[in-house]
Amino acid sequence: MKASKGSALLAKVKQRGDLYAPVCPSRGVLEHITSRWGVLVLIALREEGTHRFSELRRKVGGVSEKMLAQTLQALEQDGFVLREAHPVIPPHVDYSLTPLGQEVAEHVKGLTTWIEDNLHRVLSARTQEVSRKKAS
Amino acid sequence: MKASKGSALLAKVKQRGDLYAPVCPSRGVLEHITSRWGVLVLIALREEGTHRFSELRRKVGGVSEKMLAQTLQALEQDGFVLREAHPVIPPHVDYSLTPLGQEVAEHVKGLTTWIEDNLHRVLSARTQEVSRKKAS
DNA sequence: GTAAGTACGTACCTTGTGGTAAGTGTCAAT
DNA sequence: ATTGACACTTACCACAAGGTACGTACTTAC
Repeated sequence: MKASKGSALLAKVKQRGDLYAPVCPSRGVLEHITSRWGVLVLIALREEGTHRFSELRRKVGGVSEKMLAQTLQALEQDGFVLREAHPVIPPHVDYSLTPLGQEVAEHVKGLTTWIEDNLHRVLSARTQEVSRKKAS
Repeated sequence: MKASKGSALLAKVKQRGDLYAPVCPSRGVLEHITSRWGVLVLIALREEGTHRFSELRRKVGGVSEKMLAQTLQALEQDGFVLREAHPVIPPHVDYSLTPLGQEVAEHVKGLTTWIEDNLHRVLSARTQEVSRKKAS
């Protein structure tokens, strides 16, 4: 029974990921999604309609062209983003979420909305922390 | 007192964060939560009961002592994590989620569970992407 | 004729992230 | 007597993330 330890582990992983395990590929997926710009790109793409490259760049404040391209490519590889390039002479590329991407984006949106709504609570917690440290 | 300058900025932000704005403090909060180890620490702390430092280190595979301490401190400053140090001679520190932390952790847990459950879909999307590139 | 927009790719360089290794001080166990 | 556990802290160092700047190829607008 304990002969096929390795293959059992592999089969296990194919069914479900385990983020606590350092070698599990789910770690990479998580990092693509929760990367500095990944989160923001996902919630930007969640807004209705298709999106152009430079439109996204304007929307996501502070992202460089290089980083936006890199982030979009990573999300595309993981099957979250659909890239449609129209071979016209002023280049035209449309980005949108795949069904898979829409599912993740929902979760991400839930998190980001919570942060935006509860920012004041976090900020007041921070200032209290500072005064607590001053007292000690 | 130059207090007026700070409070004006603070008042603006006190209503709601805007993650699309590069200077908004919500960006920092997001990065603490979605940092490499932040996500994993949050879902580990979400499991019932209090948690010890080295217990967390064992649970979150691959994290170094330095990074775990750093991550916990950031989450503590933001008011997500409660640190209770008992001044006994073999040091004893309990970590747990604050009510604020429990709220974020719920969202984070939703995301991570989705990733673990749907890892196979992402993985198959990746391999399809590879074969698509080979064809071109 | 010069500039700007489109969607990137590439080279270069700085900053930051994060890992390793060692130190701290006390106690329990071998 | 030495080792290990506890919960860190500090110093050091390597690599990668990410920013800047420029190039591409073509078109429209000024």
